[in-house]
Amino acid sequence: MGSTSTTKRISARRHRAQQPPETRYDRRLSEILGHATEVFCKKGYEGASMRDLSRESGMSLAGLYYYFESKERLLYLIQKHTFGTIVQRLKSRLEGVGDAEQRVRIFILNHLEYFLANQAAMKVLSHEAEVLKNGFGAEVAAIKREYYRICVGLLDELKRERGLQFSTRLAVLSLFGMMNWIYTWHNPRVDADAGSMADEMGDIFLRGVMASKGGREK
Amino acid sequence: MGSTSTTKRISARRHRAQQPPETRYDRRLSEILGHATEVFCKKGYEGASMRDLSRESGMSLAGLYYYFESKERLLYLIQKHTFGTIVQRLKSRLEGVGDAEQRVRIFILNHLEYFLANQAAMKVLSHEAEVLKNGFGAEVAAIKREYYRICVGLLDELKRERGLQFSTRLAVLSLFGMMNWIYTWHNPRVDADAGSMADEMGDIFLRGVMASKGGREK
DNA sequence: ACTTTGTTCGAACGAACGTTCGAATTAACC
DNA sequence: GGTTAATTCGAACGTTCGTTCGAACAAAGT
Repeated sequence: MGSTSTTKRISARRHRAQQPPETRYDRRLSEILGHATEVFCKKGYEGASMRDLSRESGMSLAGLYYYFESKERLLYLIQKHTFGTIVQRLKSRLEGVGDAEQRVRIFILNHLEYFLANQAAMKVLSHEAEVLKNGFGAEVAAIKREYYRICVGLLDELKRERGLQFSTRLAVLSLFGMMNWIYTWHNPRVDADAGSMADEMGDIFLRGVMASKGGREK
Repeated sequence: MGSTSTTKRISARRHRAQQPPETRYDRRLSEILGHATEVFCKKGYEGASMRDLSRESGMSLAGLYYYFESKERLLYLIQKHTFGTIVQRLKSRLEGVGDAEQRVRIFILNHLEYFLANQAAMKVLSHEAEVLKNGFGAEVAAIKREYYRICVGLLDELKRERGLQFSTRLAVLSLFGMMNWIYTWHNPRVDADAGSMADEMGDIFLRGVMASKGGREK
């Protein structure tokens, strides 16, 4: 059980050089990915059947397999692209900003903006985080670890700069919880936009964490 | 399509009077519920098959249907019991405590203690919150709404007593996020016990929320 | 002992699952 | 227009799904 076979017909895969040529194949693939994201979001990965995906994307059941070799790889493509994009945007936004508090606020804003602009994809990323196995799972887990470590770095920076004392691990994971839980309750007709929510969550979290001068650690 | 039929053979249901007689039937049922909770936790509701549950609980596939009429009702029983218990414990712990901050801290401690002592059940409650439909879903949703409203009440109390200004809705849902996200990362060999975690999360959240004297609302 | 009721099971049901195959269709190039 | 390669599809594969049925076994009441 390796990565052999089924690559016969899929020799059409592009080797995206510097500028992606944006072929017909690539365009169609990301259309399908978009539809699949909606279905996974609504019914869950296990609950969504390949026939559901076929119906939603308007392509025949067999036709889908021209673009990916398995349902699992499809979820992998969605998660990898989503997570990769959010990390890449974060890095570019952090460039040139020195103030520690401001950098944490940028982290929160970047997360929430992308989360609310791509709710379906982010729910699939959060909610189906455990279903990918072996190679697929390991690759997504690596991006997640990088993202986590960036946030740890930002908070350690803040701690040192202001002489604070708190458990970085618990603070980071609490912050992720606040932000990622949104997919269970956010209603665009009731709740504010990403900017305001980032401000408010940033206030709660940062005031909470910065009011810990010299107190107990651990 | 309502709740007719399939109640022929299940006339064995007990009408739990004041003191539950704890019959053989009840005992066996909650054993099965326990095993099912573990399987749902590990593989997800959709990913777990009735044959998985049969294997884990040591009972034949057909035998399971003597205790519940469908897989969906099984999930309902788990969620209802778990959520009902946590609400009931919370109410009893809040009795006789007047200080607003202390009441919020009790809420957090109660949640985390139950969460860590019943991780599998709480993960099934959190992670499979959307799969129950119609009647089953509505009943669990009602308990959830009650639990949510209790927390809103506690925070409004705190706001009034200390003249604070923040969005109660966002604060409550952020707190739930911090707490419920735990099932994705908690490792008993690395992380502290429920008491310490409740203290730390309570510090972050309460300091954050209480540092908002007279500021902007909304 | 017999009857009754409660509990368990093997075997099967039809439906739905993910995936494959070979042929048909469409687009690209000469 | 004819040849080649890329794309799509209907039909089926074998497996697993949730659920049911009737018979078998165990316990309780007489």
